Amino acid sequence: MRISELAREAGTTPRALRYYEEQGLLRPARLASGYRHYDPQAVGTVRHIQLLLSAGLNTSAIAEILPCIPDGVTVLAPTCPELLDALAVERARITTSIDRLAAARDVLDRLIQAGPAAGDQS
Amino acid sequence: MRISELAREAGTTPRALRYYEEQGLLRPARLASGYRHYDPQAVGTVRHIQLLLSAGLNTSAIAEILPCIPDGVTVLAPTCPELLDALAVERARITTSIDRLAAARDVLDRLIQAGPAAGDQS
DNA sequence: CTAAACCTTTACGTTGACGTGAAGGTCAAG
DNA sequence: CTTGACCTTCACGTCAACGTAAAGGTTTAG
Repeated sequence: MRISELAREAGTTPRALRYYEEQGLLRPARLASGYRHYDPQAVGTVRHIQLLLSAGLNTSAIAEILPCIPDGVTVLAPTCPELLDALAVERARITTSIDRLAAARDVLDRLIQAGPAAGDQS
Repeated sequence: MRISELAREAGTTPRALRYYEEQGLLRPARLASGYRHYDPQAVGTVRHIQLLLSAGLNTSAIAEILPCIPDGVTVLAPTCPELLDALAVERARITTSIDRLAAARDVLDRLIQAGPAAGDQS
């Protein structure tokens, strides 16, 4: 598939896909015309990239992880133990982040709770 | 208290506190010398600011919320219903964000699971 | 054949929450 | 009275993941 089609399928833009390639996250084949050619597995890969990006991982961290998900679905064992350490660090960061988000949501909930009660006639 | 002390208490920097003021989040008094003077309640306020910032709210959104937490602890009912709508929107954003983080953490967990099992002798 | 709709590379622009000097006042201790 | 540790206001720098525009090649439908 071509770049625009992959972008549609994965819910992103051609520019983002070129950026991912520049960062070493994707390695599309090239047609004689110079056009990039992606196989269908790339859809899952791109979705993983977006998910991990939205979780706060940067492209270099994702670049280390992606080889362990070669077809966008299967999960292989990480090669080096250093990667495992890095994974643990990122996992901890995510957990901390979730806790903070939950705490912030609690603050908003208290405000929302206090809100509609104003002038409550019941 | 002065700006450096507040920064220490709240775990941030003087620069950040000046930035918060610039964005209308803090309104410290001024001494004759021109020095900023913060009351102790500011510690709680700053902590709230940091929490909401880390949850992805921007300074203008926080500026609308802060008046409902005047002393850094008490929670008042929001004045206008538009603010309540905005709060609901932010709350939804946070929940979505939490879900994505949890999904990303699951991916990492699967990798970590697959990792130590390699060469497992048990 | 030609025009639309793709694609390519190159390269500068954007965003928000600060970091990091620079140049200069203020204040307590010795 | 001076030195060091504060403080002040500019004002430019940073960072990552793209957005956006420019200048040009490719492909395909009519």
